[in-house]
Amino acid sequence: MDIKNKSITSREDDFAKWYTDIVTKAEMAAYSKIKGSIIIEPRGYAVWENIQRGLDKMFKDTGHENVYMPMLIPESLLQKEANHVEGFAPEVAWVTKGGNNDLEEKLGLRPTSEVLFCDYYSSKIQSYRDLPKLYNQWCNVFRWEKETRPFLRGREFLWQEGHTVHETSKEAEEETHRMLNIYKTFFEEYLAIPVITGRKTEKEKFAGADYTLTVEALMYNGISLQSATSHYFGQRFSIPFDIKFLNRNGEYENPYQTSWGTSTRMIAAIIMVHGDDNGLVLPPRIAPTKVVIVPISKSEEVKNKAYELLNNLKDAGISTIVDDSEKSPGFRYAEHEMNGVPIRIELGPRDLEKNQVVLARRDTYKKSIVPLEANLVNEVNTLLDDIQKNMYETAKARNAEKTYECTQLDEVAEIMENRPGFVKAMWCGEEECEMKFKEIRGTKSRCIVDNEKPIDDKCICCKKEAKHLVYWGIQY
RNA sequence: CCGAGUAUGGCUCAGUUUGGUAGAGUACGCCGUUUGGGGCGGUGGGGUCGUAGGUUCAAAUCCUACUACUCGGACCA
Repeated sequence: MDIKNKSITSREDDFAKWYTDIVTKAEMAAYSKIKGSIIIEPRGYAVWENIQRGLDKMFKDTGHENVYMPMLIPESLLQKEANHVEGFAPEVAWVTKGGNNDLEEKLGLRPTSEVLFCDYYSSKIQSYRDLPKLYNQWCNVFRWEKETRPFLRGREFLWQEGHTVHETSKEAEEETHRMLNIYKTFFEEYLAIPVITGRKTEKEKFAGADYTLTVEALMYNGISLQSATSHYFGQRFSIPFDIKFLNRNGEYENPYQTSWGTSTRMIAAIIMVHGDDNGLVLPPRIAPTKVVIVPISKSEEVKNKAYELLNNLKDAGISTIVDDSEKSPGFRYAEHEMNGVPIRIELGPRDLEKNQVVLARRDTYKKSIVPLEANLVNEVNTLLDDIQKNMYETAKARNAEKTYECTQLDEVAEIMENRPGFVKAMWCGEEECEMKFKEIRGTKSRCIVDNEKPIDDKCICCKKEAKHLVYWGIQY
């Protein structure tokens, strides 16, 4: 199908430009006067709301409650956990004045809220009966990033952060894994984005964590994106923050904690995994508008039919709009394709004559004809499910193509140069060997995966005994 | 943060070399016509030339600083 494209750069020619073109042309976000703080426009925000709705339900179903913490953190509080400060200090923005007066203690804009939660928990938790605490908050955070791109890396962005406190390490570790799996499920079932999950290396883990579990996704261009993380803290925060409880043996003990989060970066992932040269492609399950009806004619008959179909679909809970604007049909097709609407229903005089409508799907551009006497709601629902599934399968097949098993370090250089993706390789666990990868176009360990079968018994780098199977890639 | 580039109407860009009264296409408004993949004709409105300084009789054009974006590199819990 020959589709004219006046507006956006091809993703093959210039992926970075293509990405920002979609963000702005599909009106997901606009630039603001503040570097790194974007204006999330209605379409982008509606996607975020659907993401929130989906995830929030999964959190609530597993016993979590939402809370809200302050945006400002006193400097002294931020400094309580050494590794944590070291990790975040370089990118904290500070409030130093109230009106015209200097503040006695400067206040950091939260880059993440561990210390706020910990401070709160220290005053709230006294007995094992107070545990577990399973809290989450939806909020914005600030990190003074040097390089920013809409949704992908901002100085201000929206996210959720879960912070839980448990009686035992076992319980806390189970929580860490439970939340990782919730993210995995959400990415695969709602966003149609296949992911790999595993553990970060010591070097890459969250500042202050015992260990970090991660959800990694591969973008269309083979660059990987850290899309969600789940951290096990052990007692690393509860000790310095003096959170303690009287345990079942009548002794004071520091509890075990976790934190987990994901952000508006998911929207970047949706764009970079599913988008094409005609714009955004939204997975049906999170698309704010699932169906657009385009009447091809201003005749009353066609128009009435369009609105009749609209009502049928809306009554069935399918978010639908009619676009009866003056634009030519081709213009309207292109516009809704840019915006990523999963299904377009074309309806013209010719269809009315034949007593049918045309369903065009966004993911493959294939059109199908549905007789008017058929159950349109069923047809649409079936098609939405199929699109959702197909988008996932397409992304999964591409990932498979871009995932390479390597046993020699020099193969990695060729791959990252010519056809970047995930390299699966064995690693001895030494940082020295981990660093060798960095010399190859900044390739980094993305995650350690324990549940796949080893591909070699020697480290790809030093040839000593291999301990871990690791996915390596170039990261955003 | 380092190197290179870009910034002119909503968007894409010409004009900058060689200083001399702001241009086009597209989009937008209105009228008409049309409608099965970004239609056609007419007409109208819209720009402190990224921001702030400087040089000059005169600056979109030359100089300086800053900001934003793009590419490459460094960094990225």
